[in-house]
Amino acid sequence: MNIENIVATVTLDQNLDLYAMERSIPNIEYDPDQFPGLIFRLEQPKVTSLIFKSGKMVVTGAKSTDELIKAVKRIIKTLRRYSIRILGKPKIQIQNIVASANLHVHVNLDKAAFLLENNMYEPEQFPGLIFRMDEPKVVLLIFSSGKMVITGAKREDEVYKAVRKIFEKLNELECISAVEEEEELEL
Amino acid sequence: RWRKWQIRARIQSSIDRNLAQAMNELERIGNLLSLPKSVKDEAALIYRKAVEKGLVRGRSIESVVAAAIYAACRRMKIARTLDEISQYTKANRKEVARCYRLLLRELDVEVPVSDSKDYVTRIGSLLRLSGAVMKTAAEILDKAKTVGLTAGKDPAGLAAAAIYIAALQNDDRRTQKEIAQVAGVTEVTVRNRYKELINELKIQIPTQ
DNA sequence: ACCTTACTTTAAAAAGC
DNA sequence: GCTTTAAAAAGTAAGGT
Repeated sequence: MNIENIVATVTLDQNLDLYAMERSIPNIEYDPDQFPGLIFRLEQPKVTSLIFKSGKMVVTGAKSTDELIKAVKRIIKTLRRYSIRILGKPKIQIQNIVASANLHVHVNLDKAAFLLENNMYEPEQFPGLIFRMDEPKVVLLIFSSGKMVITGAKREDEVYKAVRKIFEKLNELECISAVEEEEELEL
Repeated sequence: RWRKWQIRARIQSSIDRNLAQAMNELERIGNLLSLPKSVKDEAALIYRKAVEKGLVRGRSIESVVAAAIYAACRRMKIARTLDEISQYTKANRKEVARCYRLLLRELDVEVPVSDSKDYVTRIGSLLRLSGAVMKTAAEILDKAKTVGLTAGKDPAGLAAAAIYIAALQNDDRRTQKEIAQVAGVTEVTVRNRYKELINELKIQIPTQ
């Protein structure tokens, strides 16, 4: 299982002058006609932040909570370096976690589409089966290869729980078959 | 009371007006697609349910009608792609697909998983293929499904490749290009599915 | 025929139209 | 509802060589 992306909101209790920031900080995108947020890209950790005049921000691209916290600290440090006044400490809230997983089995999607509740399987539109799980409340994109995408979780344990649960469910419904796998190279 | 009756009457008349307009659209698109009356009736039934549940609010009547037609085609096993249907509307495929998903989620309309064999019938009639070719193609697709080769793949592309092979085997050679065109997929897709089918199913292709 | 790039689907927040 | 951002899965598409 691998976390691929974390979306979080950061609250700074103060207003920001986005026009002033655009003038003083290099490599920033700001086009209020197109989108009200200012786009700031941090290279290390590689995340992208949308900064709003209310002092709220959205940070995307982090692959772990540690990375997310480090990124937020560096973003604020960068803003201060360009003499943007930042008071108080930021409040970080994880809004969505996107993860991928591999069950290492072959999944019979036709059978799963017939037996699972709350699913959608439309191969002319998308190759994966879309399953909306109630508890934890996440959405899984399940592929015949046994690989999947889990999204909508707010905590990491929800992802683990969802993967365990879908495996058991597919197993009970006999939608799974073993697949001889040439072992993959780890990086 | 009088007030309540008045409100209900107003809602009813707005539903009636919406339905009248939708039925015109349904008739127009249905005829352009040469759909049998049974499919148009089924689509009308689905659309009526959608209006009664208020699903058309904030959406164009046309795109919901198109989505209802697509759902009806699927239920009646009449193969039509979303592209074929949406080409006669101002809405694009993405918008019609969005409405279709909404119908699936909000109405209790059962739509079976699309079957590539339905596309064999469609492609076969457009290319005037013999029953023997279509029968062979259907057999290839059954085998492919058993082996698990079809999951996640576009049924139109699978059907196109199966027909290409079946035509060759029945001595009625058709080009990948003409098959791809009527199937609504690219030649590359037909070729990819074709290779996979002959390799995995160990199909022998008549020489040349 | 290959390769690269890009689009389809899912979730979630921000502020404004 | 739309706009913007990131990321994965697998299939399909389009353009270039």
